[in-house]
Amino acid sequence: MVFNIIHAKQIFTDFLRKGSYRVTSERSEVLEFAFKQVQHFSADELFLAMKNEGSNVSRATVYNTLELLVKCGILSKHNFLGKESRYEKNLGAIEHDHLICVNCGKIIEFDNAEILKIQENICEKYGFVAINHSFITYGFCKNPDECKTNGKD
Amino acid sequence: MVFNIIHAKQIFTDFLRKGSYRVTSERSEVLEFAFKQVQHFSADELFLAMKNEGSNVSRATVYNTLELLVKCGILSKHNFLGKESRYEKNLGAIEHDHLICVNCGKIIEFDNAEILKIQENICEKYGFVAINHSFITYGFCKNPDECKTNGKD
DNA sequence: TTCCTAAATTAGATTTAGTCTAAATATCAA
DNA sequence: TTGATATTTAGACTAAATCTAATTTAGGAA
Repeated sequence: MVFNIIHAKQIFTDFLRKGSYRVTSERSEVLEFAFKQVQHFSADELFLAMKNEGSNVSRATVYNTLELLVKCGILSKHNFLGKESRYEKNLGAIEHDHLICVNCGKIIEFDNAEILKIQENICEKYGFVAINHSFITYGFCKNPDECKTNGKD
Repeated sequence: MVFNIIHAKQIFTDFLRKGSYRVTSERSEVLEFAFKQVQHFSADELFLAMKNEGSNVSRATVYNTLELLVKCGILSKHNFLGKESRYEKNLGAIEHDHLICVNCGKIIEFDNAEILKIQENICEKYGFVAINHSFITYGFCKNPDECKTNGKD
C-alpha cells in the first residue's frame, strides 16, 4: 500500500537502490507527475503533460520509468479492450476493478475486498508475491436504454 | 459455456442472426481456425496461420470476426503486460485466470470458481450481463531460483 | 574530490498491432 | 430473382511502444 508522494518516493528510491538501478532526476520527475494525475493516464498522455509543463524528460524515459513504477507497486497498469495501457496510482488497501460493456464501451469501477482475499490465497498456493492486479469483466448493460450506443460498432 | 465446434457454430449463427449481422463463409472460417488453436493466439497469428493453410480471408476480417466471437462469448480476450491481445476458447464452466511475474515473465494459469461467484454478484448489483472476464495478478516469484531471469530485463 | 565505467537518457527512426478506406462482392429479405 | 446494404478486400494509415547509437550522468573506487 502506497499512501502519498513522500512515501512513494521512499519506496521508489529503495526499490532502485536494491536493484542497483540509478536514482535519477528524470525518474523522480516521472514519479511526481504520475502522482499528480487524478485519474488513470496513458504513458503518452503523461509524457505530453510533462512536456507541456516544461519538463524535458524524453518519451522513452517516461515509458521505462512507468514500468519501474509498476514493478515496485506504486502504479497499476491496465489494458482495457486492447486500447493503450493505462496507469493509475495504487493508493490504499483496495484496488478497484472494472466492468466493461462490449456494446457501448461504458466502464464501471467497483471495489471488492473478496477479490484481494482470493488473490492472497492463490499467491500463497503458487509461491508468488502479488504487486497488483487487473480484474476486468466484459459483458453488456442489462438495460438497453442505459447502453449508450446499443449498436454493433 | 461453449462445448465444441458444432455448439460454437450454433451459438455464432444465432448471435449473428439475432443481431442482423450476416452469416458469411469468412466468419465461419475464422471460427473454425480459432477453434483449432490449442493455446491462446493473437489475431495476427491466426491470420497468418489461416493464410499459411491456403485461406484467403483478409486480416481485417480476421480482426473483426474475433471481436464478434468475443462478444458472443465463444472466445475470451486478454491483454498480458501490454502486449498484443490474445484470444482463447471459452470452453467449459470455469475460465482460467493468470498470475504473471513482472520479473521473468512467467505466466501461471489457475482456475477459481469463487471469482465467478463474485463476478455474478457484481453484475447483479450493477445491472450487467457478463460474457467473460480477465483476471491477472502481477507480482513476482517468491523463490528466486524459479524466477527464470531474476534480472531487470 | 576527481575519475571512470556502466547505466541512463535522448531524439528520432522503426516496428508493430490494429484500424480505416473505398471499391468489389455477397447476403438475404421481399 | 432482385436490389439494398452489409461484408470483404488490399493496402494505406495511425498510434503505441520499442529500438538505436550518440551523449550524458550516477555513483563507486581511488
